Amino acid sequence: VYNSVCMAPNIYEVAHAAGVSVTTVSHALSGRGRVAPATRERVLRIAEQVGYAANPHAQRLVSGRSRTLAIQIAGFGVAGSTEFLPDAAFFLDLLNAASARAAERGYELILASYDLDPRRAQSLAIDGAVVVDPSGDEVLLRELPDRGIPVVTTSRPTIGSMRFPWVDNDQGGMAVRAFEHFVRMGYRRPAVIATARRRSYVADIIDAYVEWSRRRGTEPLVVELPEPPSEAAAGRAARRLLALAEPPDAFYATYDRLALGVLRETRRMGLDAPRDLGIASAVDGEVLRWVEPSITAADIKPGLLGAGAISNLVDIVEGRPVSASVIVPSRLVVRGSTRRGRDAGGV
Amino acid sequence: VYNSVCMAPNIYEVAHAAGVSVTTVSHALSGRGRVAPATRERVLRIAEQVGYAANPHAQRLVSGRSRTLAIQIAGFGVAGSTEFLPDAAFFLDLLNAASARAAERGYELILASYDLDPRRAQSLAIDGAVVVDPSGDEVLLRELPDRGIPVVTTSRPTIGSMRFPWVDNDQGGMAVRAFEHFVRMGYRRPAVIATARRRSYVADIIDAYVEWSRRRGTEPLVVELPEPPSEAAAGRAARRLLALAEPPDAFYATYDRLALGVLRETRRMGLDAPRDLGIASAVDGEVLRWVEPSITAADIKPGLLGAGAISNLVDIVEGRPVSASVIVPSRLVVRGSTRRGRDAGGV
DNA sequence: GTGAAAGCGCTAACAA
DNA sequence: TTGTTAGCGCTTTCAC
Repeated sequence: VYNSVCMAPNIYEVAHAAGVSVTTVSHALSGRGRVAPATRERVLRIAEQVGYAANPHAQRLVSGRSRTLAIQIAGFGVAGSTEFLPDAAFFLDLLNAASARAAERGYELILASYDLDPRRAQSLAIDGAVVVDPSGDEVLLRELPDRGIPVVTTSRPTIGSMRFPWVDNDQGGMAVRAFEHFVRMGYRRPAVIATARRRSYVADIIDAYVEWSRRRGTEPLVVELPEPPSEAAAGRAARRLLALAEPPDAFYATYDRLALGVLRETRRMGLDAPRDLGIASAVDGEVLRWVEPSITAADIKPGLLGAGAISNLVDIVEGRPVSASVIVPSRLVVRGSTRRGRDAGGV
Repeated sequence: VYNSVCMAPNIYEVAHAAGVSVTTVSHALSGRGRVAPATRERVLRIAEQVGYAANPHAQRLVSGRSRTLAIQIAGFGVAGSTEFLPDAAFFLDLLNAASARAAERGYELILASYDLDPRRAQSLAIDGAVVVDPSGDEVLLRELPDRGIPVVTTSRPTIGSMRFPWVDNDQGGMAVRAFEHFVRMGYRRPAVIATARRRSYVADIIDAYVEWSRRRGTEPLVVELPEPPSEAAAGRAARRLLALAEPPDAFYATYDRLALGVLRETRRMGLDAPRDLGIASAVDGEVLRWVEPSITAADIKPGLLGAGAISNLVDIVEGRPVSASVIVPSRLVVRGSTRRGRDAGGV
């Protein structure tokens, strides 16, 4: 029953060395059963001495839990995909906060690659998963519910009928706030430059924009860029819109790179932001603070999204009641690209 | 022996339903033993039908491996640490490539938080770990070798005596190339603005700089900023150096934010880069491409570092021979902040 | 307060 | 080709 030397010691060896049963060792180390203080002391000392550490695999087999969660981010972990990753700071923030929150709650975090195949999804030793910005056809979304493993999403899947608890910003409301900011600054006609509606936050923005335009009685101007989106494509879209009979004089882009593309291309056309047109982004990013002019953007608090999703997931895993949906606050950060007129001094 | 309904089916239920033994099921599914084609077919069908998926915990207990690796990044996964994280794009790139490579090799990747405590380090169910830019006193570096779990580092630990296989850039060589670039551009006296020597790459840069200065017969000018470093601190350091009797006319910063700090502060002093002084960074970052002037930097290929570290680790885990150290190529990207004189047109 | 023994679900050596 | 069975290392029920 006892191991020989040289391998990592198991609980039997500790029990043997301490002259007690494995039950006692288990209880002494976990603090769960009743053990005489003196005995516990001795067991702890011996365990320390022989460098005992419980085999995590055995513990997991018996408990059925791994205290491990997975997090999956669109486009992440796919060879050669770096350039398709949207704003780096956003995801790093989200990931960092998720990782910190998981650690706080006593869970490990697995970075699931986005092209995970079904077999690997099945062999994932996890208690739950967060899927960031799902489209809806992710393998995890299909496989995990079958195994009884809870999933929480950040924003909502747009295709498929499964419903998961989610945490999200109010991107529609934020878009409207941005449009109203445009109007306050004297712009008359904002357009939207978007990625595919596959991401729910994009759909939210477009829907809010169409509704807002309807209320004002103006024709909505939306460009949905084909995948993968690029700065250049955003620039071309802006150029096309500006060639219209009734061109827009402001652009709301669904993420930072697109806003950047618009800025570059319009500048190339000899237009000046904020004077000739306004530019804002639905997702903030470091570059937006550094370009000239700096670009107005929504701070959607990626850290709150990441930490919130993990918290909710842990609550579900541990059987606590949670609300199925959580809205995380966000804030419009007004910068140079939309600051003009009498308010030019600052907001 | 058989489960009742409602739980995830186990191998016994599949065996029962297929009218075979668990061995046969195991063999049929893993493709390891000898099974009659007809039998295998039937087992596979039944397994599919009842939605069987092997319990990963049990497989890991028996195999002793988890096909899971951990990766730890300085400052990552610690609550409220976001602002201390160096250049986002660098780490996201590294992480993305590491994740992709791990997936390719059939391993999962755990994001270990930087403040992991010893107990949790012991209960990590991993076959190996990558520690990015270790100082040397990381818990993983102490705990894992005791458990016989291999560790690979990205750059080398500076404190402690343990040696791990590593992958790294030649930061010293790159620094010298940058200094020579400065000289070619007509700058006479580069200074170094550095973070703490605790990171080996910083030490490499400083050592290379001191040696290079010695060879030229000039006095080295190095500022090691206290932790945590900041743009402001870098700016103040630059100001101090410029007040010397023999001030520097170029700055090599150990990462992007510091270079940015120098740029901002010197501009505030009325100095112009590249005209009055040169600025370069040892680590590239998105903002460096966007500021005016854009800042010269070393592209240290974070993706190659991440993927290389994972590859090496997997080779070690699986018992293949590896070289203990790998140097990853890097490249100086010359931008506006150092482009002057007759070469002003480009490099 | 302590210990014997029955699993957790799987793999693989060995037998048939 | 297929089945029996002994572990992997731990937790936990139930006697003592």
